[in-house]
Amino acid sequence: MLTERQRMILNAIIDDYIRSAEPVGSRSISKRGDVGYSPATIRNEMADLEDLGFLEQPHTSAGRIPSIKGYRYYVDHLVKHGEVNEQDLSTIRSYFADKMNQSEQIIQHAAMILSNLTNYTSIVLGPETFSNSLKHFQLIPISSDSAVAIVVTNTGHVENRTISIPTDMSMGDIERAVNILNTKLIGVPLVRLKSRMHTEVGEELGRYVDKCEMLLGVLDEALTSEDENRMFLSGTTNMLTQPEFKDVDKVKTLLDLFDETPTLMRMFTSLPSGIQVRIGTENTHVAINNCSLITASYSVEGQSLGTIGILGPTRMDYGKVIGLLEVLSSDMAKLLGRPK
Amino acid sequence: MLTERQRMILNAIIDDYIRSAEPVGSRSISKRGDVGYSPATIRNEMADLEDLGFLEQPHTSAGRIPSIKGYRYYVDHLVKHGEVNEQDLSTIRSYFADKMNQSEQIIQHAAMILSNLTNYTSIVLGPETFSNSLKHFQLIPISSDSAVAIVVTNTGHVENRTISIPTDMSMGDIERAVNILNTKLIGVPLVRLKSRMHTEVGEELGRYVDKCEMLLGVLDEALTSEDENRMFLSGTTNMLTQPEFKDVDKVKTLLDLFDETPTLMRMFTSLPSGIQVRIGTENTHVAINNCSLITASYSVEGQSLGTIGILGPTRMDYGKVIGLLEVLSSDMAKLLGRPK
DNA sequence: CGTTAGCACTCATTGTCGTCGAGTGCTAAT
DNA sequence: ATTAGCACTCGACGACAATGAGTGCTAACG
Repeated sequence: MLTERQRMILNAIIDDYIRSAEPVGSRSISKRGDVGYSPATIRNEMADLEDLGFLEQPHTSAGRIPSIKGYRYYVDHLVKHGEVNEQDLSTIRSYFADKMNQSEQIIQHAAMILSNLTNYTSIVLGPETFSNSLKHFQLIPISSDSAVAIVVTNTGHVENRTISIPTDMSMGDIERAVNILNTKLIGVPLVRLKSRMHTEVGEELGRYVDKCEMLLGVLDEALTSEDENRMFLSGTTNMLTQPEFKDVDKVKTLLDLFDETPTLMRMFTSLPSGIQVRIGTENTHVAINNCSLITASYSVEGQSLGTIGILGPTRMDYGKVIGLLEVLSSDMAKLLGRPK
Repeated sequence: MLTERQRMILNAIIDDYIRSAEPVGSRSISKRGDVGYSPATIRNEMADLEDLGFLEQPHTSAGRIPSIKGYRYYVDHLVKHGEVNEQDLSTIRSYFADKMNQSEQIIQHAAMILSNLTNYTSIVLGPETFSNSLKHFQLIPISSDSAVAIVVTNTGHVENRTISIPTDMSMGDIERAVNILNTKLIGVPLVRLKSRMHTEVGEELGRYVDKCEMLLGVLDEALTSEDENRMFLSGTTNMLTQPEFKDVDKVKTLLDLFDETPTLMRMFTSLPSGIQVRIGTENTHVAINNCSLITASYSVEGQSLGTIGILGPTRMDYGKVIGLLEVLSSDMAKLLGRPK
């Protein structure tokens, strides 16, 4: 499709543009050591590349900038990824060297590392909890009419809710109810929990205690709402240093998107595993139409554990980011995947 | 100090400026219905007010804008606060009408309400935990070498940590340790907990079980780190709509401040109770030197429960905000103060 | 004597115009 | 096939005048 020389020139242009954020002209490409052609030759090739849709011209007398198609080709065929800086690598390793027991902490750390090393915004999605099962359920009375409900999963995740207890429910009732729930439901996968609760256990529970729907409701809610807390953003303000965001309006729409966790979640769920690159308008959401989103799902033994991603301007350092994501996703798989 | 007419004019100028964000001239003040003087008279008074330090002139041929001193006088003597919109009031009440049991939820809601109603940024600090005491402590084994430690306070607050268990610690050891901790420490105020743990209980525990420092350490950490989660921000991007933040650099320094929870916390702790207004450079932090921070500490029976605050440009609607804070702080005191 | 009309003055803003230069496309020479 | 040369395009930038909102001051007014 493209001649060797065209690929070389396209590569040079995109590299330059990523660094400078300004339209690159034929002369500057010619002056680079690696392309041994005169500006005129480069110009001809550039015109061709523009005809083919790989480059664009902001206005007649300006240099060229890569089009979406150009970036796409660059990412698919040109960029050499995996070239992780030695220093960055040691930063990562030393960060993760600290003993960290909580998966939340690991995820948060990963997000921070990514945004620090790239100066872009990082988004990290923790392990899904579909496969988890109930480990422990407990009610701790706080006062005469309220208690704390605590749910622990087999992965060590804890959710809690404060609930108010109907006045006509005695201490004994509660104890009995909790006992029943524990004996019947421990080990049940969370996805099944809902149905199991209301059929099997609901009946039996109802026989002993009235007004137990509330208990079931709380349990249910605590488990489904958990999703919200799986996502961590870091370096959200890094974007503001990028010249493409010198306009406050763009900044606002982007930051508003960051506040909408559900929308972000949707962008991340059901991504195919491995490294995915979404360039510019390939992203559905308008707020990031001049951004690229690179994601990496990490998994252990075929089971998806989560996703980490970097959001940057379309003009981002694809090679570096992809390399970093590869390293970090495998590291996280190791950290999170080992059975506790 | 100021004549009645000067106060009137100062008031009019600040009102206008708050609305328009642009230097206000003598003509526009004169044309308002409430001041029955000609532009020339207004001009004379304005010159006086400038001499007195209440007004400033961006440049010779522009209108006047309030100085810090001007705002201060306005807030202290001129603004009529407490005029809460009927509609806003019903919004607040309907929001809080939902049964909310978790104090976290209440706090988060309050932050949201505030930022929505004002279009500024709200900062809400939840109840301090100094006065809380330990209600329940529990270890739930997750695997052979790890467990979840759960700490519940008398207010229903839950903290949890995953810890790894030394291999030479048996199930029985753990159970014994937890039992000791529970019998000895329940009801102890959190502030005392640290010392009590290491003296009294540490000895006794050590007699039964080795390697229990780790347990104590976790308990300790879980209780001290709790502070971090007491603060909620809402409407951080609202500031971007303010004309004083059309410069991306200013936006960045502000947003970076928002990410620094500890710094924010420091600004909020040890505030005198009641409504406090910090105008412009009265704030120590440079990032908000062109902002005003209005805070209200709410308390029940003399015991401080927390603080809510609004951060806006110096040119903010003081009357409205102060009114809202008064209503909301008393509402929150009611909600959080009632014993559970 | 307080108030106001009138007027000269200031100065940011806006728009126009010419210059500059980076960059292109095309043609002709190598 | 490559490249040197050249005319052309067009945004960026600075100079400059016009505009107008707003002021300070003085003198007139009730």
